[in-house]
This record gives sequence, C-alpha cells and structure tokens, in this order.
Amino acid sequence: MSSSKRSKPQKPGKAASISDVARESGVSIFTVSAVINNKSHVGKNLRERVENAIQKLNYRPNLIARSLIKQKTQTIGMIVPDIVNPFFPMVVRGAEDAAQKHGYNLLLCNSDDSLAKEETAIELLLSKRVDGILLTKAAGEFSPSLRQMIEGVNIPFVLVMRTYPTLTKDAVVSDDYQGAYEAVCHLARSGRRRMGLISGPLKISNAKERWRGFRDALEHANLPFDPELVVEGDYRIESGFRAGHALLSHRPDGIYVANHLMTIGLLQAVEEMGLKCPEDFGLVSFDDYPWLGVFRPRLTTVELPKHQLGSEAAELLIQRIGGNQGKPVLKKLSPELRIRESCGFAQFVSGEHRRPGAPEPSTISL
Amino acid sequence: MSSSKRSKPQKPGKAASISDVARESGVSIFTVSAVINNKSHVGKNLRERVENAIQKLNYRPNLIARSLIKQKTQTIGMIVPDIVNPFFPMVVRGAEDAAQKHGYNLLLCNSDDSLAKEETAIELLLSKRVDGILLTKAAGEFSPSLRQMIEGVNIPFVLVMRTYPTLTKDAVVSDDYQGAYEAVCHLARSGRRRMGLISGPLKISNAKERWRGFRDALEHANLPFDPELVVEGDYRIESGFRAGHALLSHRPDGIYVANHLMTIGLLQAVEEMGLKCPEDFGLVSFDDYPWLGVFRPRLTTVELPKHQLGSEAAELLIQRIGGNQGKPVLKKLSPELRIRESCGFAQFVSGEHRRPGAPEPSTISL
DNA sequence: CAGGCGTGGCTAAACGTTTTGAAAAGCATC
DNA sequence: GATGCTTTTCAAAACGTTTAGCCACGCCTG
Repeated sequence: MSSSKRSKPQKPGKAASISDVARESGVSIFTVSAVINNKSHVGKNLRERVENAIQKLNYRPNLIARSLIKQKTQTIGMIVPDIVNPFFPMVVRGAEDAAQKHGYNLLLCNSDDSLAKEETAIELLLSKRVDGILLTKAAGEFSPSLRQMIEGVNIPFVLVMRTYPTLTKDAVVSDDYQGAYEAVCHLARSGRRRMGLISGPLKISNAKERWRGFRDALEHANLPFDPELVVEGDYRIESGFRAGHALLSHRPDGIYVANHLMTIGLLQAVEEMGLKCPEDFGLVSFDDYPWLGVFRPRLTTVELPKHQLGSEAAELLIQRIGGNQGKPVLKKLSPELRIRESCGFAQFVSGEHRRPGAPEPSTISL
Repeated sequence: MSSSKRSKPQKPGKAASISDVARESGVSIFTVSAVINNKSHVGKNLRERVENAIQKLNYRPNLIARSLIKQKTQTIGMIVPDIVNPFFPMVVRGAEDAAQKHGYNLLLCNSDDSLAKEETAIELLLSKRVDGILLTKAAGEFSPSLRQMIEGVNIPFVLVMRTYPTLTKDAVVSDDYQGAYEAVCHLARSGRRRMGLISGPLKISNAKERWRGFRDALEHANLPFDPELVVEGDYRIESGFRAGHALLSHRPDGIYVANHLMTIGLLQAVEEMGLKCPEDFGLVSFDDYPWLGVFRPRLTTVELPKHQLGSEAAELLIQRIGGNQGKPVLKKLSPELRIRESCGFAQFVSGEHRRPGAPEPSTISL
C-alpha cells in the first residue's frame, strides 16, 4: 500500500504491468517476478499477497519484454511454399504440435516458391528475432547478402522436405529416392514395361531424388530409360494435366507421378483422352490423402509421413535452439507404399470396401 | 570514430545493435534511428555514413525492442480448429496475404475445436501482445476469467466463419443460410422430394445456419421436414460415413451435406451400400476443391469464398487495430452454387471435360 | 545587435521484464 | 556482542529501440 518512489498509476485502457502488481501488493518488482517464475525463495506470506494482486489486476506478463531481455522469443518461423498445397497443412501441423509441446509458437509465411518472397520472409523473421526457422526452400540460391546475414546471425535453420546442396544446414526429408524406387519396382512387378515419369522441377532436391529413384529402378528391372517418357512439371495441377497429355501420347503402360496435385491434373487428362487406368496403364502417385478414398480407381501411392516430417524438424530445431551443437544432420524418413488398384496389381486389392480409419488393405513399409 | 561515454563493444556472436551502428559511424543513436525510419531531418553527409555502417555491420533493427516501445507487434494471432481440415488452408492463406500487405505477420494456432486448447492459445497470444486475433471459435463459452481478460485488454478480435451469440465482436462469415437454401432449392428443382441433411454440430453457428436454410427451403418447396432425414455429424470424415449409413437407410432421394469432409465419408458409405448417385439420390455438398475434378460423379457444390473470407477478416482486423472504432460488424460473403452432375440436374451438365482453370460449367452466384 | 526561427543533432527517459549484487533480518554459535 | 550463515528482500542495471525535449548554429529581420 505504501507509495514507491516513482510508481505511476496504471492507465485505464492498458494492461497491468509488473510494477502495477508490485504497487498493489506493496512489494518490489523483484518479488513479483520471483512469484511469477515461481522461484522458491519467496515467503508464503508475500507470495499470497502477490498472487491476489495478480488475480485482481488480471495481470499477464508481457512476453515481449521478457523476450527482449532473455534474447529468446519462444517463436519459430516456418516458411512453406504455399499452405494451400494439400501437402503442407499436415507438415505445418506436425511442426506446430511439436513446437507447442516445448512452449514455442509458429510464425507462418508463404513463399510461393519465389526467391524474392522467401528472402523478404526470412529477413522479417530475423528481425522479429525468431529463435529458429523451418524452411522449405524455394529453388535457387540465396542472395549473397542474405547468406551473409544468415551466417552472421546465429539462429538455427532446419530444412524441411528439400535439401539444398550449398546450404549446410540440418534437414528433415522423406527418403524420396527410396519411395520412387519402390514405386517403380512395384509397377515393374505388376508387368509394366514402358515406364513414364511426371517429375517435379528438377532444381528441387526431392524432385531430383524421385527422378533418380525412377531411373535406378528401371535399371534394376532391366527396362530402358526413354527420355520421351519423362516430363518435368512444377508440382501443380495444371502442369500435371499438360504433362499427362504429353506423356500419354507416347503410350506408356506405367506412370509414376511425383506428387498429388500433378496426379489430379493427370487424371483429368486421362479422362479427356478416353483412357482407362489401370487397364491402359498402371499408376503410382506420391502422397496419400483422406479424399483419395473417393478417387476411382483407388490410387496406389507412396505415402510420406507428413506430420512426422514437421514434428521431427521442429524437434531438431528446438534442440539446436537449446544449444545442441554439432555437425548438420540429414534425417530421412521412410515412405510407405500403399498398394491399391491404380497400379493394376489385382491380387493385392481386397474387394471389400475399407472403412475410414481401418488399416490399409496392403502396406509395404520401406 | 570517437568513443562515446558508455558504449560497449559488439560481442562477436551477437547481432549488431543500433548502438553498434552509432559507434561505427560516430553519430548518436538518435541519428541512426532517424536514418532507419527515414525521417527527413538527417543531413546527407551523416545519412551516408550511417548507411555504410549499417551495411558493414549487417545491421537489422530488433523488432522486439521496437514492439516493446511502440506497443505494437505487427503480428496477428490466428486460431483455427485444424489447419489439416482442407477448408482452412485457403482461409489462412487469405489472411496471410492481407496481413502481409499491411506489414503484419501471422501467428498460427490449432484449437482442435477444444475449448481448453483455445483458451490456452488465446492467453498465449495475449501474452505475446499480438495486435489482434482472428478466431474461428470452438463451440462453447469462454471461461469467465478469460472473458474478463479479453474485455479488459483492449485488442480487437474478428470471428471467422463462425459467429457466437454472446460474443459481440466483428465477424466475417459466409452466408450459410443462403447457401444451404439455394442448394436445397436446386435439389427440389431437379425433382427430389425426400430431402436429407447431414449437418454439422448444431452448436456451431454455421451448422445451425445451414440447418435453417435447409428447413426453410423445404418449406418454400412445400416439402415435409422429416427429422428422420436429418443427421448431425461433427464435420469429420468418419461422422459423414456413419451419418451416411444412418441416413441412406431411410432412402432419401436428395441429400445436402454441410461440409466437404463429411461428403467424403458419405460417398464411402454410398459405395459400401451399393447405391448410385445421382440415380438413387441427388447430392449437393459444401466447399469446392481442386481435387473434386476427379470425383465421380462430379459434385454439385456450394462454394465458399475461402480466400476472401480470410483476407476480409484480416483487413477488418487491421482496420480495428488502426483505431477504427464503431459497432461490431457482421460481414456475410455470398457463396456460389456450382452445378455439376451429382444433383442429377442433367441439362446443366456439359458433356465435355472441363480443363483445369477453365470456367465452371454452370455457376449461379447467390 | 536582439530576437525569431528553422535545421540538424543530441541526451535521456521510457517500454516491461530479468537478474546481479548487495543489504537486511533472523538465528545459532562462539 | 561479535561472527557467520541462511533466508528474504530490494535497488538498479540491462535488453534495443523510439521520441520528447533541448541546444547550438546560422540566417534573416527589424
């Protein structure tokens, strides 16, 4: 109750500050702070007084001020190409869950796979002093100045889904090579011979990996690699549609598509051309989604552990933030081949309809 | 170059601060600050010296410190039930685009439609002193203490997609009543008589609105409202599946489903029961998605302007942050009926396949 | 030459926390 | 009563900005 030296009264519209609480309960700021962070060395008596004042004033510590002094914001920045691409929500969710668990929040940015937007986003995140950044890098190099910035300031980065040759940072990716390899091997096992690929942009690491997996699987199966049967798309629906037209005109009997959106485009092209899957060609796609249950034919896919990808990346980042030094780590998560109808491997396909949530009809964990 | 009184040297691992720049360029902190915020009153000479120093030190203003003094973080919090629900990514994207445009960032939280998680999230966002909050409210009341907190601290909220009776805040929603009304009218026009509804949780405003639209459309069409033909789901796939089984056993000849995920579940039930759409019943769903192009039959849907929903909400919020006082606003955005095959309104369905990106076969803007 | 005024720059206070170093208080021991 | 040891409390410095208030200077005006 006694008046401190320079305590100003709390303004009406403003949230209470720690000094308001101190004044209200007649103790010093230090004691209030101690109570908040419940340090042991506060007397029962005072602690109660302070807690009452906190209740009464509806006090809530200002984390901005805390961030300033602690030099930690408990926030991590996450940059994805586009949250609307159905691949990313689950990754973001995984990251958010892990972040949450450790008391971090997620500042989300979309780069649209544009280097310029990516740079702007990173600069902003650095200015906001996030504790670390999860980055699904757009294709292309950082500008030298940004690069210098990144090296200079000492906050950890973890690359998600895409590695980058000249960027020696931690990365959490799916084993895309393996996924593609198994997918194509499976097509070969089901009797396909003229194998086509709708690839992602080869400047992006995972597209390149899937391309390599495709190629090596052909070699392994003693099948020819025909450049005519490889079309590069950009991971979007429209490009899958165009690539589908281009590819199907060469009559492959097996197609592997490197992501879900392009598969949607492809299937539209397929219908337009009056072709049938799996009769005319076998199909394996990447990424699995709940709504695939409604697609006909049921798609054989290589499913990536999307949630895990996000959560492990966040966990790793948080470890780094916590001071865990050491060489950059490359973590590869195993994809999982889910065999359904579109590959034409009939014996694997159970006739009964699968209830939602029930186990997959056939699953090969790679 | 001259030594200031109490300037400490920059530590190696740390990012440069404004005082480092001041020392480097031999001016006061004030001048550096003026240059950064390019105030007019700085001489050309000094300005250049300062800019060089900024370059050299790779200086980047600390927005945390700025936030502390300006009492603005240039950050808005956004709480959605689950970013993995395909409805929300586009809404979030809309919000992010608008936020970005005005120099704000998005702090994203998932509530899983749980009141507890929602409260935790709001408290955290308030502590982090976001400038405003975009909220898709979970069903249920705020706890009194949180409510008091929200009223006390003076930051604006904008409700997204869902209003809430006892919460007099701004809201941006879709006109769900109208959307449902038109959907059901359309089913009636195409000759359906026994109309069924798979509804969302009626505690959620938009589910209730869609329910009302359904009921009134029946009345308008002189059709009976049969409680047996109304099943309440929870907006998830699984519930659509169960609701589908329950509903179809009563043989409706027209079904309106209140969101996309439940439609997926329904379609699985439909197949399992060996029924055909649109032969056995007409179907209209809510929300449109790119992958619907692959669904058969093509779904007639009521599309919501998802991106706009997010961006208008963010714009409104930012206006409020900017000090725009006034009564709470309720903004309703018009949905759009996209007629395809599933409603069985054959004459509207063009035979040719629609290319991606091409205009919809038939669109009725409500 | 006094007074007024714009220009360009500075000092210092403020924002709301954490934390260091020290002091006061309580208590047992010598 | 001095000494030492804990326990409890405090005042003040820091974090990196913005900004109000002030001052020195030069120029014009009367």
